[in-house]
Amino acid sequence: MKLSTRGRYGIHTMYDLALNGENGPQSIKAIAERGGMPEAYLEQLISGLKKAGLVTSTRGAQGGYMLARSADKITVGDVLRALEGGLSLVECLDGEDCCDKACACPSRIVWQKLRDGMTAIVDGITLQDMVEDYRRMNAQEDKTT
Amino acid sequence: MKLSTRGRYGIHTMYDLALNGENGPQSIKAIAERGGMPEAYLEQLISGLKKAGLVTSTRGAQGGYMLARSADKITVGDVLRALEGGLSLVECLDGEDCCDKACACPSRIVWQKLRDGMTAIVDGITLQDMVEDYRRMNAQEDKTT
DNA sequence: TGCTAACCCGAGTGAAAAACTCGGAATTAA
DNA sequence: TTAATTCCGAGTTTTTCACTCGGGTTAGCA
Repeated sequence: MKLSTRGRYGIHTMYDLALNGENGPQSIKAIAERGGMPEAYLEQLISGLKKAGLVTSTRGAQGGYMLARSADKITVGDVLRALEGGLSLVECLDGEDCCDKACACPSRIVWQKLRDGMTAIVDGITLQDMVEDYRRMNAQEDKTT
Repeated sequence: MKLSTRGRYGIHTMYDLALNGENGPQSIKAIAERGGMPEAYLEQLISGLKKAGLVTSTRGAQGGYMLARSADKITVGDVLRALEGGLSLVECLDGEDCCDKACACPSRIVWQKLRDGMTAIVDGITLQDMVEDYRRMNAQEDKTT
């Protein structure tokens, strides 16, 4: 039950865009370098973010990516859903075909509660929140040291 | 970000024991058959549940497994932790070694919130709850049909 | 105009993890 | 004593993940 790199890289990328987006479109190369992520792979992931309508791109030289809307209008949930393919921990909640095996329906209730809880959490955190949380954390540290 | 079969089979198995445990120890064969799970594989998983102290076993003919304590004292979280190896969605929350890459710390806060939320949910559901929820569901259906 | 920096896209690959099997030893009720 | 059952470690197969590669398109800029 671990998050794949898709989710992690994705969040990191979006966070990067939230920070650096003011300075014009950011190239894959720049994002990958800052985040220590493999360039060619990141390209794939960003393509997913674009399909989901979370980022926009401008092609050609000096091109790159920017957030499709302001950072306080994009939630962590948006990003994870785009890259991880849904937040439910079991298949049988995605489609409507209930399974015949071990996932028979007493467990189903459990998975539903989990999914709903997780959804509420990640949809309650925007990129903007992340930026502010982090700033606050650093401010805290500056005081104590 | 899907649950592995370990978690699913595990929950199903424990639920089975909560239901059928009154009739003496349940053999792997019986549990596997009822749940449509591969017998040899289930053996492995139950061994994990035993190590975690969630079930007890009696060997020899007529042997099998029973819950180690009453169903209202075992949570879904206990089972998932035993079989999935922790509930955190990223490595860097398990050990103390913060990563150097894409999981740099702005994201960390997000994963912590998620883990804590998930933990609260699964620790709030006991096997007893599952049994009762399911009974209630069936009762509901009987009325409407 | 042409060069180069970038996005775009689909297919391919290697390693690792997940899911499951197998064989044999130890235990115990009947 | 036999058959049912747990116990245990090692092996195998399948699937997914993480990532690469090559070639195409677009557009700024000299």
